[in-house]
Amino acid sequence: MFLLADCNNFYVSCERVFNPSLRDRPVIILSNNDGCAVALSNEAKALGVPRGAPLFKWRDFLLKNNGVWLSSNYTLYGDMSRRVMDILSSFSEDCEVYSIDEAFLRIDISDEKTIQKIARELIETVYKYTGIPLSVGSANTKTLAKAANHYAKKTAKTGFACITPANRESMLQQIPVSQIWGIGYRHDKLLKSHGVNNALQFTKLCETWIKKRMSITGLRTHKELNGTPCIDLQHVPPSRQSIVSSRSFGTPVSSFNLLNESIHEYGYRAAARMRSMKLVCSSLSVYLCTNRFKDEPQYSNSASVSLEYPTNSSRTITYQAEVILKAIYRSGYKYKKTGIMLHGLIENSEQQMSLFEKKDYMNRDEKLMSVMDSINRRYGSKSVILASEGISRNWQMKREFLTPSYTTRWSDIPLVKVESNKMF
DNA sequence: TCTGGGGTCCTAGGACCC
DNA sequence: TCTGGGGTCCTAGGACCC
Repeated sequence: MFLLADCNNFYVSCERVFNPSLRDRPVIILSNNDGCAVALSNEAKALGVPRGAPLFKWRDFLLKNNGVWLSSNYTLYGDMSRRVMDILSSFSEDCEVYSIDEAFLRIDISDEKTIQKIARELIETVYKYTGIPLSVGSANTKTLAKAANHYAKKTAKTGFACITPANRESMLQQIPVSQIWGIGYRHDKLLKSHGVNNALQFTKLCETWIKKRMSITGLRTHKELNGTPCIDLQHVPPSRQSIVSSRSFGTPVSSFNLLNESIHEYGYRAAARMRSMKLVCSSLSVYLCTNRFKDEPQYSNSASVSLEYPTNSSRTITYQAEVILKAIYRSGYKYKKTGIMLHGLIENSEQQMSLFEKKDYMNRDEKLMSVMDSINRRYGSKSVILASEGISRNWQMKREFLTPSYTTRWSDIPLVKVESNKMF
């Protein structure tokens, strides 16, 4: 059986652990740039605030309803996630950390009562040690376990639900097809137009039709919902295919020089991430675009380049990125976003030897990068940067409502005051 | 004024090879 | 003028996930 353990409203829950005044109130967590809601508390959902709601449209409404909004604090969420995952993986060696707030576990038990006991223990232990509420769904396929989890969150009071051959049809009938793992906005619309609204109706569709309209991935979802396992647990995370670094600007940017600075910063960051994973890339691409929500001239473009030698040097990456940017940049537009993507990732140690000797500057670059990385590790990121990243930064993203890094920065660790006469 | 960032996989079509 | 069969690789676009 698969168990899917999923943290409830994870980002909001992380904030509530350290700020109890956020409990029982509508809380939304904002995207980068404080743009729109990426996570919501149950109270906010109950008020009808949708995921993706732009803050500027909902600010007054939230104020009226005692609501709170916060910038996303990924340092905090990442650290809390690690703590939760440590606990979950102690319950089963067959554990796949699927995302920042959920993990699949496999257990060799099919007895519903026993599974329920394990689930309860999971929920209690995670809450006791981290303060994060958890929901658990179980079934014999991953897709059904996800569906059970959805049911557990929406309907079950205990935070646990199990889908078995006996109750499968009645459970699936209560779950909208759009909530099924693997069925997104497009396929939901397609299915609705064919009269399919709940997950049970979807399981009754003909396989050839699904294969034709929803490809092999849709067919896999179909089989999994019917109880045939098609998606296995992934113990070892698959090797990385690409690395992306991009940001929207706080204010629109037109000048080439400022765009160039942003691309250098993202290029530096992407290459540093690559180095921390001990990878090198063999090609990269750069893109830019204007604001699609604005009624003004639109332009977007991207281009890529293959590298002579695979590399993870921030200097080479940013140099090449600038070459691409020059080629696709057009003046006269207000740009909203730029980004860089690294492709053809391979392990540094598995690098194909070149026919020609490495150039001298490449060896010097490697040393330089490792020195920069160690300085930034020790004294905090951006202690040293490339001059080409620029220092003006007036385009940088907004994070006006950021909470402290309660668990990862010495100065932010909460103080607990205890009155001494009450201690004994 | 203000609408995120970072990923994966599948398919079709074009260009090319023998 | 007629015109086969079997491939690979690359890219763009579309779908999905968190």
